[in-house]
Amino acid sequence: MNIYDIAKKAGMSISTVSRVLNHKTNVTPTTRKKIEAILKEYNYSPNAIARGLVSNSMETIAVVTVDIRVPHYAKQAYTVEQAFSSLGYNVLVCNTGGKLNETKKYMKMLSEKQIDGVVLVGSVFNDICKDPEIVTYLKNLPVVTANGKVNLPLSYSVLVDDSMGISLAVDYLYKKGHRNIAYVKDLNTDSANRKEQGFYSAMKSHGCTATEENILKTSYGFKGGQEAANLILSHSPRYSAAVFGEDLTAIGAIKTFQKAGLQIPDDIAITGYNDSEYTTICSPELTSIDNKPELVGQCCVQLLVNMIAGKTDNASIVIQPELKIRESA
Amino acid sequence: MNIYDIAKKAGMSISTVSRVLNHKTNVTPTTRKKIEAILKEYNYSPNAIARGLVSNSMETIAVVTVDIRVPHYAKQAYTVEQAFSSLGYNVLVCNTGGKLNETKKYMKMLSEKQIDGVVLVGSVFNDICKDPEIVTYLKNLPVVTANGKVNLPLSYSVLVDDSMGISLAVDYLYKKGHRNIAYVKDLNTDSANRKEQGFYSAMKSHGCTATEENILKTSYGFKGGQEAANLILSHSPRYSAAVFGEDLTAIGAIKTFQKAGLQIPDDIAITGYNDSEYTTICSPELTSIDNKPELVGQCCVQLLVNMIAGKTDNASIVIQPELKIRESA
DNA sequence: CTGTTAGCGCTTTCAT
DNA sequence: ATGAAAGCGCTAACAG
Repeated sequence: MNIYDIAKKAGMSISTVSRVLNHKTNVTPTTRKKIEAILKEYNYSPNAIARGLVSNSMETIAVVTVDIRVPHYAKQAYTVEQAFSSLGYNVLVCNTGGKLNETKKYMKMLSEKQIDGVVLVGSVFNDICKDPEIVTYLKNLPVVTANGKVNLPLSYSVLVDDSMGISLAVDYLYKKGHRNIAYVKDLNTDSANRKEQGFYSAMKSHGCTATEENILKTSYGFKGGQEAANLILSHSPRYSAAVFGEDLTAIGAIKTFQKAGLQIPDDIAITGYNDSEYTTICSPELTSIDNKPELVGQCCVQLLVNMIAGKTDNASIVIQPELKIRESA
Repeated sequence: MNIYDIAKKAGMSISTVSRVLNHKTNVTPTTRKKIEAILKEYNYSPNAIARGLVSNSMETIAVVTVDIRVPHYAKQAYTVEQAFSSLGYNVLVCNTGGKLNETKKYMKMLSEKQIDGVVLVGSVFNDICKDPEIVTYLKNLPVVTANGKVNLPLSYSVLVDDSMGISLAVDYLYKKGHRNIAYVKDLNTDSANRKEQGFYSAMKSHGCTATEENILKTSYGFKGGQEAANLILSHSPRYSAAVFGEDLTAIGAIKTFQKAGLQIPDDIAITGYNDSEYTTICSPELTSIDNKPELVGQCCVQLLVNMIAGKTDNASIVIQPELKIRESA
């Protein structure tokens, strides 16, 4: 059942059917009624691909992320999806694993499908999008990066001030009397580097010495936290507080400290990052930095919608994170 | 830059260009080389919409779920996305919130876009897909339902035996000496009903009395667990164990019990459901039922791929869950 | 092996 | 207000 069939049934031309389909004004009420009746009777629905061939758009955007199973990414993807679907768009989700080749593959597919825009979620894409092949795929496409910054012609970014986020944690710990603080760094992304940077500058601002020794490099996730805790346990004198770049890492550490007989926060105070659900599930509840994933998502949508509409009065955005005090510090 | 431009540059016809584009055999190596060179030189990439108009497919499927932020759904969506993207498809994600009208809106869009198939994730869709409008959108589309069953012509389902899942928990508790067991039911989906059913039958199989009194109805999530715990605390004689239909609910209860001074599992044993990350984050670690979301996702992919390929030797699948014993029971 | 041509289903001028 | 016809970029049947 296509527009020709409908036109035939209605005894009208396809142009007129197209007009009522698209709610154009220049159609007599009578013929409009008639055609609408046929449309309903045959339960006609237009072919979006054919439409897309004309308009060169399938009203689809893509959220390109590392792994949608990570709650922090899921929240941003969710927010973006909800906003765009309410605007009549569908959203493709791409799990790149943060890998260059995967990302390349996705970008190729997306550009062939004439996607209307893409939201890059995560600062991993800062580096990945330097790849010349990826640049050619993205150079004519509206792009917004969540928590990252890529160098592309039609691109804006929504950054969370991660440096400030970690500063908030350090400031709070300092106020609580802590002087000998460790920072646990799990990843090596731009975001992780900004966090480290924030640690140094906050420590310095309080006149505390912070050297490379205060930075504990570890692996990602729960396991990384366990490793970090063991490092801290074997370090003397013991740090009185540890700032983590990820909730899950912090929790891995807490569990390890507890097994070693330490009390949190009395023996060692702990802060996490992301303000995930995990913070209220673990014991003691985790003090963390809320980096506002939903707000980031909303801002991304705003910028992307503007770019798609061809508006030029955009600007990159920086969002201030917030300290959420709970029991662990 | 379209196929005509390339043909012109190469001094060939569009058919020949199309042939090399689609790796057809009937092209002289010489001309193939020549055209491939031009293709690379101009960085040509074919327009998938135009292709789609011919093939009536955009090589896209959709994962329709309640809320991608729920880890259990995220895992299934992730698995499906990874498998399909490796087959050259893109995947759309739809967060319906389990609402009929939202689902309707999505299905309309999806059917207009001539999607190749859909994976429905969650037993909420059992009811939702009885809606006649939704039926018209889905009736010609390959559909696979994860953990649900819908009545549609081209549809199969991958079910987890949730009844058995809860039985596993009850059996284990019985073996540990528990006789007075409560079941905490948070939702009212088909899946939740199957779980309740499993509770009754397992209790019965051990000769334990289980009446409506043993079923504690509560709200969803962490808060529901707190409410359930308060119900249990005020009940006398106290249940020695409680089986939960969701990890998060179980954890809300554990926290409440602990605040009331109870020891888990000594004063009351607790089991959860889903075997989420939460199980190892809370204290004590939560004994739970692994309902294999990744495997469910893989099976969905298998069935959907077969249906898209027109294969007819498919069948719905039932997956057996597994008990994961940890500290809470 | 290569080229010509007719669609795919729709939107959009341009006439009438 | 309505219709005829061109065209979006590609694939595929048909000729040669």
